[in-house]
Amino acid sequence: MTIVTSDVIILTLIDGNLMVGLVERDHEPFEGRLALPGVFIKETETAEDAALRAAHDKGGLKLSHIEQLRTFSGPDRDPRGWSASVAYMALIRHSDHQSLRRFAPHTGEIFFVPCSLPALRNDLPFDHALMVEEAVARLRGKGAYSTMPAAFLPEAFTVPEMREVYEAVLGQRINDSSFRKAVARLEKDGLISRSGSRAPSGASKRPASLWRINGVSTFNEKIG
Amino acid sequence: MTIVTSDVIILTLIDGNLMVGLVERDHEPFEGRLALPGVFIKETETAEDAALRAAHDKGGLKLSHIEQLRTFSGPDRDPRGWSASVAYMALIRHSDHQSLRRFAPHTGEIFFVPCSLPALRNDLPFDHALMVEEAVARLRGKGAYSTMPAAFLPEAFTVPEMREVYEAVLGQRINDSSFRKAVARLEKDGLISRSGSRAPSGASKRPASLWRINGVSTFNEKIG
DNA sequence: ACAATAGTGTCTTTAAGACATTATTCA
DNA sequence: TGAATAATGTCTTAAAGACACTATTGT
Repeated sequence: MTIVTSDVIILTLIDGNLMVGLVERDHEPFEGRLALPGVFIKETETAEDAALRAAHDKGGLKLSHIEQLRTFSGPDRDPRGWSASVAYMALIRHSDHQSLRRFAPHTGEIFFVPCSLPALRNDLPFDHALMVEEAVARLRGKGAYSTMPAAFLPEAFTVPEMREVYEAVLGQRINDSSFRKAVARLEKDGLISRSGSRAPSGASKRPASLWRINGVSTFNEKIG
Repeated sequence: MTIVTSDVIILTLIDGNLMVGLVERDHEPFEGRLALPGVFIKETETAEDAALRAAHDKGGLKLSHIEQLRTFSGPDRDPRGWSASVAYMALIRHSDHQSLRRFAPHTGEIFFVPCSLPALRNDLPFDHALMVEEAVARLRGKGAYSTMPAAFLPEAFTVPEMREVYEAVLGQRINDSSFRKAVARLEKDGLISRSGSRAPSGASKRPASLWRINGVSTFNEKIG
């Protein structure tokens, strides 16, 4: 028996913590356990189609952009026999979570748990813990050299907000001055632009300028 | 019918030209045509095992390191029906080609053709042309930031030889002075080391110092 | 005025690129 | 000695990091 599935690692940032979306499995093996959303690939679709379907049907999320992570395969990863899973990763804004869910209110619920939770390592079925680990590693790897982490930001955002996201993704403090210089370079290159308006002074004091991203891109210089 | 295979993109550098290894297909579809070495994945092995087996059984090459590129899947890529191919890439020294082949002299022959050959685009079956394109893109992408291209170099090599390899991989001239500074940094970080001896003055004049790589690695600074 | 965060300017260090200069061999 | 390539040194520019300083709001 050959089993070919797509699993999707949906990452989001909640209060500076990197979270991964899990759903309750509705059939054996591991029925009732939390796992990455996944489906069997149909003979009429691509692995990517299947990953989008998994996110929609199991997690209730309508994803727009996903990226293939890698394929995990072998005779031992599924108790039913040889299997292959094409793993995809997606980044979503947590604020969009609610509105995205409205597209598919009939589906199961998706739970976001911290990627760093030690229990994940033991509690996730199959090799899902490894998948999460590799997805986070790729995000961190691309973090310093692309606007990829900006996928976590709302449409309009401030420089301090953007820096917080990068700090959370990279897991380290970023020099504020260097970061602003990088932002200035991004603006010069047309990768981001000022949004004109200003943010309501949230918790405290001076309001910050608003910015927006002009498409996800990779660049040469390190950001932060 | 579900078809799950592994294909391997074997790249090498011959006289400054990036080449890809092709073999003659021994069964339908596309029997007798040149294509990437590939096999059906057995129920006892992983996709990576299968890729190594493809390189050995079809191409006569005993590869040590391969890297997963990505999985290509869908109902339309194989005339027999839905299929998935887990694609792997490998870099070999052309000088090793002969000795590697001695391990499996009974197998079919592997032919190396230039990656840039326009005919590849039309002549390769399935989506193999796309696979080659993506493999070359990844090599170029990693080229400036890792010792990956050094896989094309012999055990001991000179700085000018190393620079030529990087120039061929990146497809552009590299500033000699900057490159040597990068080499000095690599030495300081223990990623490469002087080999003591000196190269026989090949075609002409002053001999160069020999160097060796201490494992493939990724680094922060741009090389070249 | 003061607190608090947003944002700018300056200095040092490091690396890339351009280019002149020196070093070592062969013919 | 001259030709040819290997290797080093110097100068400029740009970016990262550290840190002092100014700007703009609410209270």
